[in-house]
Amino acid sequence: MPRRSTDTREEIRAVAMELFARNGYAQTSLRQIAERLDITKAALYYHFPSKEDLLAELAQPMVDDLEEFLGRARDLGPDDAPAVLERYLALCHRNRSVLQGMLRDPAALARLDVLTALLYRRLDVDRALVGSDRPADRVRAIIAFGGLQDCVILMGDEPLERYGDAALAAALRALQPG
Amino acid sequence: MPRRSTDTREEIRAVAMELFARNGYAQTSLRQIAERLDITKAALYYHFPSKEDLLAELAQPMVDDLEEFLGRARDLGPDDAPAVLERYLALCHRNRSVLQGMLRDPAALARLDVLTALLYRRLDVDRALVGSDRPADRVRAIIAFGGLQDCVILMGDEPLERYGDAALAAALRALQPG
DNA sequence: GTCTATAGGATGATAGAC
DNA sequence: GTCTATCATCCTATAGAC
Repeated sequence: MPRRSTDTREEIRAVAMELFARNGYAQTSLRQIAERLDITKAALYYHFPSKEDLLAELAQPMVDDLEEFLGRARDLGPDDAPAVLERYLALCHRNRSVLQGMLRDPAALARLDVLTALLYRRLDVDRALVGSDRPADRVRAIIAFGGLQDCVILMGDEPLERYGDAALAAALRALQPG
Repeated sequence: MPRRSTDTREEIRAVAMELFARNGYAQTSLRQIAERLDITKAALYYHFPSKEDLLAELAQPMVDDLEEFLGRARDLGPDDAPAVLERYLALCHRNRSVLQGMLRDPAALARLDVLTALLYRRLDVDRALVGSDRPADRVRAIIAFGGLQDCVILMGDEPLERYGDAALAAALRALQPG
């Protein structure tokens, strides 16, 4: 019999996102996803050609988001730090599910060539903000950007208003030369 | 024939540590480990009763280290921040292989109950340092501690002297109330 | 201490009926 | 769109020979 819902495809996306984010890509089997939706694995393959395609589709919004962020962020200096940090925090919060999945299983997302390439390009932004490649300078950017990322991940679905300003202020302090 | 090395057990530990750190626990099979050492999977089972036991043994030094860190860190206030951050950075650096493995596959290490319990207790240290549980205060500790952790992970085997002081200074600035 | 051989199960993916 | 049935491949782990 046909299923009660008209939008199975959307349900698959939602369940997969939740399980990938919670348990990691490799640790999540298609059987688990199918069971949660009360359909068979074979049904999944009607909607998505492969497990990796499913992942790629879930990660696409963040890819686009990063793409735009990096496009804007070229050719900027230390003066732009507050605005850049704020945009990065917002980006992380919008894409927090993908981010949690990445934390749970970076190896999986690393195989998505697009995303890997983008994350490498974030290092260019680091350099632009601290104006150097030396480890002693890079750490300031790592703590600022990485710290914001960690906040989003650890705060879960807490509203951004509840901690965003404090996090930005702390990240900005970390970024300032000592 | 007996193998060229007398200390296969130690070699297994080393190879496993490297592969777990690089590819994650679940993504690393015993076959991969065995092939690298040119022995069979069965030989691994002579030295370690199970894959999980192997993991537990590798994580033990960090468990002990964290145990001691948390023991010392109870009942301290914001004044102790510089010393606590420094000890935390050193701890992360000593155990950077385990830390990288944890990043690659937190789900695996989460099954080691000991380690999970300890990581939860780090939240107590957070509270002690910022003196509050409110999200707007917690983020300062998250950025400071998390940022230091991120530095160690991203710097790989770079000597600590090359970036440690700068990282500590930045983390300390992030921790100060706003 | 290390081997061969294999049990027993899960996984991603496909073919073809309805 | 969803199913049953099945495939090839991988996994952890064990038994027993040498």
